Amino acid sequence: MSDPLSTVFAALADPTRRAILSMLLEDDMAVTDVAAPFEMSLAAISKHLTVLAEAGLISREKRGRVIWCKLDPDALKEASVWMQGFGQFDPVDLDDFERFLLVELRDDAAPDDTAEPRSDLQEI
Amino acid sequence: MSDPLSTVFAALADPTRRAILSMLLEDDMAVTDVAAPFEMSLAAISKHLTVLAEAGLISREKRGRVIWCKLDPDALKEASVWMQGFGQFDPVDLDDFERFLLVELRDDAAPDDTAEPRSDLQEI
DNA sequence: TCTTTATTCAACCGATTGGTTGATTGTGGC
DNA sequence: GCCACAATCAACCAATCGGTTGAATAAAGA
Repeated sequence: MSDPLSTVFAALADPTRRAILSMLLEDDMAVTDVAAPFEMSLAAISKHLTVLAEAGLISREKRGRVIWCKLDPDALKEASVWMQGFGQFDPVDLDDFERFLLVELRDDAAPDDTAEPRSDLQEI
Repeated sequence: MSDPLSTVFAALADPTRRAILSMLLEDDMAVTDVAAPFEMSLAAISKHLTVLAEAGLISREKRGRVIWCKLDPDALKEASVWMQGFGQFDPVDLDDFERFLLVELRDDAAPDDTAEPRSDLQEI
């Protein structure tokens, strides 16, 4: 892996991590609070946070005995610029974003996230 | 994995696959021609193309005995919209994109792509 | 028809990923 | 000083990933 862009995309390629980013979009959070809505162990969430931090997507700051996680969206800019070059998309539509955020939170952050087979899309 | 957004991001999280997308940005290409600049085997490139196709990023069409690969940027829109929500980025700067494309092609598509350790970025 | 070319398939491999559990470290409150 | 809590570490696991090689399939050209 190793290059920054790959690291960012790999970090985003996991629904749990994207759900964490969505949560942090609303407010900074302690690790324990980030982990609360998920079914997996705290250690697993801690690992996810490390992945996000290494990608530069979040930063962690220790204050007392709790570590605060905060969104750090600069790393997304590079990746976003890369993507935008491919489809001449319309300027950002915030309503679109809200809709996708809702879909994300419903599909991914929910504990009973069932794996759909995706038998479509295969074109050849 | 399984959800579309994860599939797209995972497909983008590989420098070879991004280099392929960059190549297809200029023109449609046959599989053999896609594979030419890379050092890896044709079978490996074929697998990468399958990953890109399953993510919806490209489509493949058989014409005679050669399979033509063509960029299909719609799948990027969803992911792009998701990303844009995090940093209120400036409207797309095509010059920025050109610059990143060059960096990509130099760093990733080159056969002597050395893995840099990335000892930075770790904040905690 | 025979050969060449284009592409994928199948089996295999080592490395990485995403999770677990249990032990460990560091801090705050009593 | 203790105990409880916050978070990570360490070891382990099964599954997936990114590559290889060699065989198979399919179409074009002589």
